Amino acid sequence: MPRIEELAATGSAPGQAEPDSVESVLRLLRSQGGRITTSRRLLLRCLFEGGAHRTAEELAAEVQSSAPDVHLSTIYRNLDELERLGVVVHAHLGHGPATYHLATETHGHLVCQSCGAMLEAPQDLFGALALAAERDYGFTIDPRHFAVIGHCAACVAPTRH
Amino acid sequence: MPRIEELAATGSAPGQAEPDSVESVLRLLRSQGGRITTSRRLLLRCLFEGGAHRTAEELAAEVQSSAPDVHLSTIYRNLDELERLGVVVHAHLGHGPATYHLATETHGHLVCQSCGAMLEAPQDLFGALALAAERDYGFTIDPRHFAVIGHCAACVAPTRH
DNA sequence: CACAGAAATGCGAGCTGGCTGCAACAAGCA
DNA sequence: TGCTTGTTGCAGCCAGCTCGCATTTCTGTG
Repeated sequence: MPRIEELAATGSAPGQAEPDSVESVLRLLRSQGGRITTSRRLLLRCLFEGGAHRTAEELAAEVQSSAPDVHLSTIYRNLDELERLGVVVHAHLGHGPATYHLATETHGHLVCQSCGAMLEAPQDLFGALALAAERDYGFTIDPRHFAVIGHCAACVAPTRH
Repeated sequence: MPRIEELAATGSAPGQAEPDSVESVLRLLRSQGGRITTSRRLLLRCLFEGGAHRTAEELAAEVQSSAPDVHLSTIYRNLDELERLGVVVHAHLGHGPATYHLATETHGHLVCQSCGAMLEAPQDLFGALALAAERDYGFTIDPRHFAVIGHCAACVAPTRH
């Protein structure tokens, strides 16, 4: 699979420890006893290159365009592993499949339940809620995991749902 | 099924239009072309009597303790119908099944992703977020549909996920 | 009270999203 | 080069939910 070399060639400067590039994540993975494989490199490549909010199935399709033999279950297992390492997080933006993105993308999501539109919201939109939850309940929120459902400007509250 | 009569006997004063009792919801249902059936009455009974946050499966089990033949798919269909009427809403409190409760219960949910503890939060905890989302995005939030994930006081942020 | 038309139900099959056990394979060290 | 052990492909499984269809039940009408 010559494509791997091609992909690896664009890895950024060596020596970094933060998981901010494909190669640095691979190093992190290896430092934990993991191994560097084709499917992992390709998956990370997709995650670093493409946008956020892609489902496991979409990521699998992308990976498979380079390496058709990579199985969906491998994608799931690798996403799990990357999540354990803190490199990737998944979010639920609605009733469908989960979406995955790099943990460095820290925005939350507003999803319109009428038209399905999705807005990315900077994490500080949730600042007041975070403070109130902490103050009233000692609860530290992670506003990224589940989308906040509602109605976008265009569909403003036609029903209660 | 004599039990129906028994259940019907506790229906509250006649003539009300708001769906605030089993019988008033049944009237609403019938005014929309729906029909009053045993399973619907029992299901509503469970919803009005028991606490919130019950799954379709749990509600089915309760209904089946009175009427063993009521099928799970009937529960789902009736919950859908009640949701269309605005009587019931469902919420996702985690990765498991959805939970159903009366639309009159307006609290949101804080779920700890370490220990799974669930806190009910009054809707006004989300007041600031609601204002900010409206102001910045013209987005009207419904904070009840998806739980806000995080870490409760006891589990305070031992890991990132 | 019986009847007809329509709505609801029971049942089983099917679907989506995701996970698992296992044998074969391959990464990386010696 | 060979060994150890992590990883993969595959197939099958599981939960949660939905659907099609024949049968039953509700309810207004005659």
